[in-house]
Amino acid sequence: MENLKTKILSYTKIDDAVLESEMKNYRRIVLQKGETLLEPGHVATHMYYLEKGCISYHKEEEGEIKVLEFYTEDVYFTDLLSYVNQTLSKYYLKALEPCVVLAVDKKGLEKSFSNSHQLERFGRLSMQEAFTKLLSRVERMSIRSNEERYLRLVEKRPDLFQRVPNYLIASYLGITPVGLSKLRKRLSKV
Amino acid sequence: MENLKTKILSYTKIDDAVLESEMKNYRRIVLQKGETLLEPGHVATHMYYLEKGCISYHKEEEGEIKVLEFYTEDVYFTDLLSYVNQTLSKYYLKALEPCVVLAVDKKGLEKSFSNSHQLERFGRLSMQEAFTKLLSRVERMSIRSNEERYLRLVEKRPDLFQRVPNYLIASYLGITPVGLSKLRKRLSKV
DNA sequence: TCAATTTATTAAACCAGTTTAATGAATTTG
DNA sequence: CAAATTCATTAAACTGGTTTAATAAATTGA
Repeated sequence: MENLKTKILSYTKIDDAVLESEMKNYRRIVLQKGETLLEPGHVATHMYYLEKGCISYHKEEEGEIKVLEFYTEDVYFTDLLSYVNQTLSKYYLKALEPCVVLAVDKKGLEKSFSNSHQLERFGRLSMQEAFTKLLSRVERMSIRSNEERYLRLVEKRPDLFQRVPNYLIASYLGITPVGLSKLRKRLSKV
Repeated sequence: MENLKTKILSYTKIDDAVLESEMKNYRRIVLQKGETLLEPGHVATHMYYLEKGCISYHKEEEGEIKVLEFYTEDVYFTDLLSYVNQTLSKYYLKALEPCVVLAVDKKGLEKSFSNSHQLERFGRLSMQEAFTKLLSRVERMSIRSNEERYLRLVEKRPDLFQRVPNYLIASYLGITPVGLSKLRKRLSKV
């Protein structure tokens, strides 16, 4: 749990006793490649922390996969759309590799936030960070060209190209595998 | 300040005394059409609540306007990318109409969050709501076609088409005014 | 290890958007 | 109110993507 503790403490100071007791709310889940944490029609009851591996957050429509996000080591994730209001999810959370995940149940987390101002603050600050990251993503999506977004992904998350199949990366970039292939060819020619 | 108080209380219970005292941190700003709250190169020092009017959150690159968001009545807004780390903004926050805004300074807000667990909780929950709204936006941007996104905007925010010039809406949708014009023509013909 | 399956590339026809430029409509301002 | 400016539409040529289909390469598994 050391990485998780370090992560939490990176947001705000938390008393040792509080943090240790908070750790008891998390349980470890091991996933094989292809296993899911969440499927459409189910409710996201947990918040997750990814200790090891790679998880896709995606939708499947008419046989087509639409990737919204790839999660890799040391991030919190869940389908927040379902988690917040406990509504049925439309998404998958699926292991793209063997994964180790720490899961904390929504009720437990809410109780922690109520009981501890420090943890509530951690909750606010981590949500704020998630928001600003997503905002940067929206900026890229609305302002940058496919080419710029591809090049940025190569730069910022080169590991993804090793661990994730190409057609999922294409989906994440909002183009088809054919389009991605053409884009790459065009780039390599210049 | 009634709308703002109602807004805050919609997230979580807050003691009257705490809320009343919190209101003292806000000051009212009146903007004429075209005036800005923030310009590139400046730091976002305040969080804002929009009492009345319409604000664009946009960037200007090579003479081109790229709209990231339109804010209308009863929402919180700022350039969170600049606000969080107090870095220089790359964006404008500009009044598209005469506006009335309530401004609270970052230091004051942070102090409120530190002093009151209730307000900290409000901070977390409003940030969470902002995140889930933005996530829905990312979903639409990455999954839906221009046509679908246009039709959804017409349905969900019809007021924007009355109060905002067309070319800004085109920019928000990620297309050119020419493209929007063609899209509309195509739709009207079916 | 070899067969089956999945994934990546290429080609060709197509299309929804772009750019540039011109015109017309609407809004702003002296 | 007229003149100036800004904004919206249209046309024409172009382009970066799409779709479909075929082939090649890589991965999986019996």
